[in-house]
Amino acid sequence: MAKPLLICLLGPTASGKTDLAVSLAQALDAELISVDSALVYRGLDIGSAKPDFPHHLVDIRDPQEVYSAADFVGDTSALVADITARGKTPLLVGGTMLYFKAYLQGLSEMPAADPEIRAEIEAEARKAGWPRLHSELARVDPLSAERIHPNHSQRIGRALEVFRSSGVSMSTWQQAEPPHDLPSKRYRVLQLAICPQDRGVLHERIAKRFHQMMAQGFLEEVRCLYQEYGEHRDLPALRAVGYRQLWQHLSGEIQLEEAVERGIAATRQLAKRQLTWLRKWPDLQWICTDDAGNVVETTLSHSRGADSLRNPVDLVLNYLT
RNA sequence: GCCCAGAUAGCUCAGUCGGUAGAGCAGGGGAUUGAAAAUCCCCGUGUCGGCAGUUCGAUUCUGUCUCUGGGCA
Repeated sequence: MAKPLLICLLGPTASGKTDLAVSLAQALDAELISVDSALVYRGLDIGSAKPDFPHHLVDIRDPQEVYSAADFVGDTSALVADITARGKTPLLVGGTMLYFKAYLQGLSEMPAADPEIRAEIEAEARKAGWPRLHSELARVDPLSAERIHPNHSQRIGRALEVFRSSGVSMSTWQQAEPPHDLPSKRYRVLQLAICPQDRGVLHERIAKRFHQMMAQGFLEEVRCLYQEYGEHRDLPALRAVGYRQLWQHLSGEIQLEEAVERGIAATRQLAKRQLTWLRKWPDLQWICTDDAGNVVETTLSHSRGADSLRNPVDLVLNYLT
């Protein structure tokens, strides 16, 4: 029996992923799984461009709760098995590339985050500085230390955390085989990327969408979060692009106009980082679009002439049938 | 109209006691294994407003013009 189809749709923020995914889901009777670290949070709606169409893994956490790549891999594995068992096609769509990578390429078994050890390491870093902790890491886990820059707080902290909580270095954990089968073993995986060909077009879409969000009440949404969680500045959900800048405005640090400008810039920077992942992504089929959202270039092979397949939806459906 | 202060990177500005200049932000590239919309690394030639003068040499000094603030009429 042929392996069931599993579609992944990746792309930078504001690239038109969601529209394409919803159309494909309707045409293929597929179920959508969101691959997005911000959409998991309840209360982050306008600023996260939360879709109206149902997606799995949306609104599954409160803003002060953490959600990790490992949580995502577990949740998604179970969902994909369930969806295919019901005879439907899973379609993973989103812009959190680490989640995609963790799911598609596997995550090594190793201890989960430990808030106490993490706090302890952060306290040490405040006193001695991260380079000092980096040299400590070099003693217990030279391989990881070599890969991690001495200023890279998060990754040094995580590597030390893994060693302190298990007594085994992170690089040792990573050398073991991933504990579960990779999706490519059970499914026929199609990986699609969509993005405007011209960076300037993406930048325009980002600015336009941010202003639309403001018109839809983004500031009010952040004000609600601010009123409810104003005390904790370390709210996981508050790291999200746009939310952080509007929060700074509400706490009196910056003018609204500046918050909007910074929010748009932060979104552009996010898109740039997402594209850095995609440029070296293996087995990726590209759908490049113009400013009207039409396909201008693609690596997807199709039977009819490219002229008749300007619409990304038609292009993908043509490829699949 | 007169007086004063400015005019330097896409933006905000620093600086050059005369030897053609550098920060922050923006932008570009890269990294990425339980925080990832996070976090971290690398990348700075631009008629130094125009023209003329002094000088071996002017973005820097002088004159003049233009523009932008502010003040006085």
